[in-house]
Amino acid sequence: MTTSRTKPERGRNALGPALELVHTGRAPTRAVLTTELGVTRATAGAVAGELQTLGLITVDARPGAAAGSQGRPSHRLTIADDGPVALAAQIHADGFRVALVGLGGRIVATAPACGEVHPDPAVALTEAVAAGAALLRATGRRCVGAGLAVPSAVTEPDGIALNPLHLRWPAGSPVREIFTRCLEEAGVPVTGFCGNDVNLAALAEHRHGAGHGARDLLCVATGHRGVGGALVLDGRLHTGSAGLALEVGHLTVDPAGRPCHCGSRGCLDVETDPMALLEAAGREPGPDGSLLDQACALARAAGPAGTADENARGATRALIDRLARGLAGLVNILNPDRIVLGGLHRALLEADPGRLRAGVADHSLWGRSGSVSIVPGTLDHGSLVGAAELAWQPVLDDPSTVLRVRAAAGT
Amino acid sequence: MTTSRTKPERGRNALGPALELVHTGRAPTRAVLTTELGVTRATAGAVAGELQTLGLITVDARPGAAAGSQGRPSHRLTIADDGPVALAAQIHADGFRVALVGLGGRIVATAPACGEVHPDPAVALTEAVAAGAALLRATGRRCVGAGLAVPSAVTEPDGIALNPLHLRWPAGSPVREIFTRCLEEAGVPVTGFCGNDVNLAALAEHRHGAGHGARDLLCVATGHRGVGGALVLDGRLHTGSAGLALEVGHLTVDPAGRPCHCGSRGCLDVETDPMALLEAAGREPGPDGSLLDQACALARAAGPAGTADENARGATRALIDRLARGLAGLVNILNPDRIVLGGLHRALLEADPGRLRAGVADHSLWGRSGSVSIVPGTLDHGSLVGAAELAWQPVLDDPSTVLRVRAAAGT
DNA sequence: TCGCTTTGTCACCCTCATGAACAAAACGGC
DNA sequence: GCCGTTTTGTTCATGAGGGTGACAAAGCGA
Repeated sequence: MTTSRTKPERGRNALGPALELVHTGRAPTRAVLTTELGVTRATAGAVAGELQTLGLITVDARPGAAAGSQGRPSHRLTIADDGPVALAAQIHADGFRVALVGLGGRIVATAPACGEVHPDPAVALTEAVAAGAALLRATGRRCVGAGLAVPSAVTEPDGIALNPLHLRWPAGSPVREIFTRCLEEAGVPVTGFCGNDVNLAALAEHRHGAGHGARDLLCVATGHRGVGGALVLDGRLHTGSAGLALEVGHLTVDPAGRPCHCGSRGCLDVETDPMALLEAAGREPGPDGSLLDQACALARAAGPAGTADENARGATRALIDRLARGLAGLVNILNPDRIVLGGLHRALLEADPGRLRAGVADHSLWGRSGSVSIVPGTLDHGSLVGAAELAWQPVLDDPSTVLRVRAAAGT
Repeated sequence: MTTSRTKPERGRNALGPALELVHTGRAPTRAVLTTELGVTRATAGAVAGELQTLGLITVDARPGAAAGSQGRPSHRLTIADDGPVALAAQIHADGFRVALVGLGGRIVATAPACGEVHPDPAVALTEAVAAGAALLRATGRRCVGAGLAVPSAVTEPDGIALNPLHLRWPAGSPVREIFTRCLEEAGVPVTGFCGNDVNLAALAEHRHGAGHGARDLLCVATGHRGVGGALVLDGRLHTGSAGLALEVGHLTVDPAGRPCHCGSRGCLDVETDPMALLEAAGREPGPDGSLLDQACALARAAGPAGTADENARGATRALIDRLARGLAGLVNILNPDRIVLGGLHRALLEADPGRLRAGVADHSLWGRSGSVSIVPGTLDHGSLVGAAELAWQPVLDDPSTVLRVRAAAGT
């Protein structure tokens, strides 16, 4: 009796968690995988082998000799250089960006930046997807999925952009549906995902950036226009029951402040965005560089080592104080253990970290006892990497799905 | 060869989820258990049998003939009448309450209410635990654990009450530690758990009350003094990274409002608590009934069918409007799919549901498109039931732990 | 060179849930 | 009243999946 057993393939259930550990850089070796996963060495070995045969990771032939350690050195687990990628796109007020992103949040290839967004979402997304498809053809990589970041609240699970007004797109555009159709037409047969840009940046910061290891991570960022927030709880993006959570732009930070289009006064949105800083400093928006870049430059120059005039310093201080009020309100409600700031808010933090941190502590109820660390974001293109995370998620949940991924279009 | 296998005991891993389904009333029969658990009938049967031998549930001998259904009728799964209980205690500004709570949130026995709380937490908790131990002796029930609800922010995981000021307890009292010591001294050898009263009421409403089935549940309630909030996400209480989340009392709801001890003005806390309503209506606090009861009575009388004067109606409307502002702010940040109101807030909702709901929709950004249902709480003693939930949680996670529970003290 | 420590792998075993067959308990139609 | 039909509950063999313990491998230091 030849017991032709077809391969037991141990460690199937632990496959997803294992890949996530490698993906987020928390499992450099099989030994670490063993402890992090809470399984035996045998299982961890089987899991690593399985991920290797799936073409997602590689195991070093020669173990890297870790200095000062005893015992047999462990082979390093690295993300496969020629593994599959996700197609990621970010649309913002001043243009769009397209890239291929591998596991580990590594940007593998980038299309030339585009500085114009067509007011018809179908046209704009067709352009973006075409750029992505060209990248796939050029690199010959397989594609596991596609993700899109937009500066708008996006409903779940249907993926409708409620207010993509800075793009001059119609409110309520079914962005996910349009995106998926564009992918089909471009011959990229993958699922399309869609999310708010700040939410996705927060996800990316949590997995690969300044939010790494935080339990309750709050992100607040100015984009090119307005303010957005996001929350990552236990590694999962909290988008609320309908995807509309963390609409923080309309927290009141100055009851006597300027009127906001929402009908209230002194909202975080109008008090701490790029335009607010330029106006407060008595500057006109200059011709070169985006509004965001100009405001960031001004805030940085207002730091201790900076060269700004007293006007700019005063305006920056005022914005820091209002941001502190807004963050304190959020701390009282969400009690995060880390806050990552992006865009102009990041520049404000870097201009005077002490003032912002003290302001938040003063205005939050448990400022003294609760300990929240406030840090700047570290990713250059967080929204882009986060969009890729959406596309990667099904693979992280069940790595064997990569087997269903066909070769890139055009090969 | 007598293969003396010690009983295979199938369905061990699904035991916890199964008990939770019965506990929350979502699995009345084995057939439902099968579908809800996503397992086969064989497994569901084994699981039910195991829970039965653990003494947690009972299976009807005679199947209840469901009207109008085909096929063999299913036996009903009910919570065992003589099963173990949790010791639950709630301390509030005007006294404390102690009860034994079985699975399903059913209050099995209650100690006579006490109207005084000793300013030394150790003394007060000794009294409360003594009342609980007496109940255990009187009923002869086994005890799986003990839970305590206090009107204060409670840190996690150490269980320190940061501001139990309405109890005249010292700020920073290590309540969980004291509670555990009292249990030991009273001869109740179980673990003690501790939480904020509104948080626990929210948990109870989610599992057994008006919050049942909600994905993202927000609870806001006035206690006897002040305002508290709580959030239940995917069935788990969100208490933030340090247990200090949902400190909603100091949201600004009226920039020109009365000063609050927090240094700001027009906080939800001082604008919508019982005292605020009485003052706005031009009433002095009467001698009989707690402040909370008097305020609730006034609000109810101000409803459409009520008998209140114009002063009371105007004051009630004003409070409803301010509450609506506060809730809208929370909706913008948290995007819950349901809001459960308790205490005076519940009375305000019931006085004029339309006004409150419209107010929230008007002030929230997605009021029209997002759909949040706002409902009154349905549990009489939510905090007490919620405190019991804390004690039950280890059993819900792994029902076999009840085997380690010893008989009640004094038998 | 020999211990010592840690990593990786193999053969065997144990747990748990599945799937299929069978039995049980209702209902409806004739 | 008897017979299909439907749904529920149980029994038993099977298989997936991970644990266990022994052994080999690969470094370090004496």
